[in-house]
Amino acid sequence: MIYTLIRQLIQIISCRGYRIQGSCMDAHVSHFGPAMSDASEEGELLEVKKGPWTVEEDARLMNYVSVNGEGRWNSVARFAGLKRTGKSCRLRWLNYLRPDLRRGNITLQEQLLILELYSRWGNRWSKIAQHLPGRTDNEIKNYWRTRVQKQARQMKCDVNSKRFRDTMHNVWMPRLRERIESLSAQPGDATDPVSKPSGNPAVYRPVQSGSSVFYSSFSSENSMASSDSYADNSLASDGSCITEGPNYQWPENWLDLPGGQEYESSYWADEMDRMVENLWNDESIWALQKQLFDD
DNA sequence: AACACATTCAACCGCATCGGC
DNA sequence: CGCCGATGCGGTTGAATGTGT
Repeated sequence: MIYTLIRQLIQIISCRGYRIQGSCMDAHVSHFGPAMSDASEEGELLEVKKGPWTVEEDARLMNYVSVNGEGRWNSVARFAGLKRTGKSCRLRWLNYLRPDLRRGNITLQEQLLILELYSRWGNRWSKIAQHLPGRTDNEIKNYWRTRVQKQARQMKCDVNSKRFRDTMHNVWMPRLRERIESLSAQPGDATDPVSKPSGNPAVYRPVQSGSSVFYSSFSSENSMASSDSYADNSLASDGSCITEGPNYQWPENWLDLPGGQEYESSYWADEMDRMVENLWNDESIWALQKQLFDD
C-alpha cells in the first residue's frame, strides 16, 4: 500500500518533471526539473512551460511529428526543443494540430450519434470519439458538459436518472432526426452558394460527394423506439453499424450531407450552424419534455 | 462605455493501464 | 513476476470571449 503510494508519487514527480511554484494555470511558471536523469546528467535545472501554446511551439511540434511520426512524446518534447512535458505535446497534437481534425460546430448527425453512444457507453469519451471521425474526446466531453448537461440542469434532473434517459431517447433524439430529415428534404433550395450566405471555409473542410450511409441507418421509423430497445436499433455492442455488418468501418465521408452537397461555401454550412445553435433553445423541446413528465 | 455575469474550450491534473525489460 | 517509464483517460480549471444591464 505504502509502496504503491510512494511509487505513484515518484511517477508524478518524474512525469511532470517539476516542482510546483505557482498557480496551476500560470502561463510561464518556472519549474524545477526533473527528469532526474537529465538533471544529473546535465547538472542544470530545466524549465517546463505551461499554458497556451504559441505559434512557434505549434510549428516545432508539427514539424517534428510530420518528420518522425507520433508517439514517444517525451522524446518529441526533448528533441523538438520544446520546454513542454510529453503529455502536453501529445495533448496538443491530438486535440489541435492533427491534420485530420474536423473543426467547427458539432453537426446534427454528430449530436445524434453522441447521444446514441452515450446512452450505450456512458462517459467513455475516447471510445465515443472513435466513432466520430475528426472529433476528439475532449471536444465531445466539452459538448456534453456545456450543452447536454446544461439542459439536464435546467430540467433539474440528474444525467443518470431515468427521466434524463427518457428525455434523451423520446425528445432530443427524435427531434434531431426530424431536423436532419427536414434539412435533407430541401436540397434544391439549399445548394445555391451564390444567392445564399456562404459558410466559413476555414471551419468546414471540403468533402467528397456521395450518399450518406449514416442517413440510411437512422430513419424516422425507429425514431420513437423505447428507451430500452433503442440502442440496439442501429448500433452493435461494439458501436459498429449493424446495418452494415459488425465490422463495418464508417467511411471517410459518412458525415456528408445527403445529395452530395459540400459544406464549404455552401448555404448548408450556415444552415447547419443555425440548426445546431437553435436545438437546445427550441421551445417545442421544452413543451415536449413537459408533456412527457406531466403525463 | 463600463461593469458583471455566463459560457466555452484549451490545457491541466491525478490516476489507471500498457508494455518493455 | 515485478518494476518503471510512457501513454491514455476522464474530471476539472480558468483565461478568453460573449452577453446582458
